[in-house]
Amino acid sequence: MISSALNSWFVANARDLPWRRDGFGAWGILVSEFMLQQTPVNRVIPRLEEWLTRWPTPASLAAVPPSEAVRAWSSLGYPRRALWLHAAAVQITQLHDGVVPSDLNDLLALTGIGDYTARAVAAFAYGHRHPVVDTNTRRVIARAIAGVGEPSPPSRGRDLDAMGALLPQSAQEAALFNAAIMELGAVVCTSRRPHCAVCPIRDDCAWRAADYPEYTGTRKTVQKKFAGSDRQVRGLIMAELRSTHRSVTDADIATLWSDAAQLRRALASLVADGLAIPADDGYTLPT
DNA sequence: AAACCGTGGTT
DNA sequence: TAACCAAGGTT
Repeated sequence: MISSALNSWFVANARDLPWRRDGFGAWGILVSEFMLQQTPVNRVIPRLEEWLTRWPTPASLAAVPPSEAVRAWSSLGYPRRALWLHAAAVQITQLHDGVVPSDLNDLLALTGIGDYTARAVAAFAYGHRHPVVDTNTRRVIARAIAGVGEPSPPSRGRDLDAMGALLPQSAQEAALFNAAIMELGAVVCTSRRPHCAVCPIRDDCAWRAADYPEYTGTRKTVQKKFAGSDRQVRGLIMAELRSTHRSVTDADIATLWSDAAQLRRALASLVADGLAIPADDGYTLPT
């Protein structure tokens, strides 16, 4: 029973993270989950605390223009998430009386919330019994249960079934286990150099039992190079937009990157995303 | 459903 | 140093 072993280990070894504090609240947990989508814990914590001090409720965020959310997002990356979080706050305010919903389908209907985030909020904020599957969970299951070094590409049904099969019956133990297996993947059963010597389930690990076979399945698609990419150029334009409260002119933008065609392409995609708004004299953040 | 979307620390 | 990787979501 890896769930009881992992839960005991987690109770004794969990990192002291803000969203694990007593009474952190559903809104704080929702904000943290948005920020943690592909951004490391250590970079999230300071932005999260600023954010919640300034906007302690969904309604307080919904009351300001999206530009303020994008600015406060700072350099967390993927600024569309700031826009989506603001949109979710508006939806929560208008559709749910300002209360973060606890129902999976209600959560999934919010902008920027997918399977992982909906389940994380329902489980961690409300204690509901749902399998929660993130990249850490998938890696631990691949190793400890399936005996392979890496998870195969994500498959919603398979992943939820695999986690569901391990989930304790009681909602409280289940919520703890969802967090515990993620934590194990984050700090012990890491992607590159797993710390098997200190793993609380090493004696139950199928990968270790098979003497750590090399992964032979489908590799996940490699991330495209960032340097010189459209993503880099978008990032430069966004930093410029965030840096001022007046509009950014074409001349300003031209100084950011030498390839004019790529600059145009990046700017057009930001406009399409609603992150840059054409104005008389240039571009602004969405107000 | 594969590709796209930021940023910065680690190896 | 270049590649890898990070509590995903959307199209």
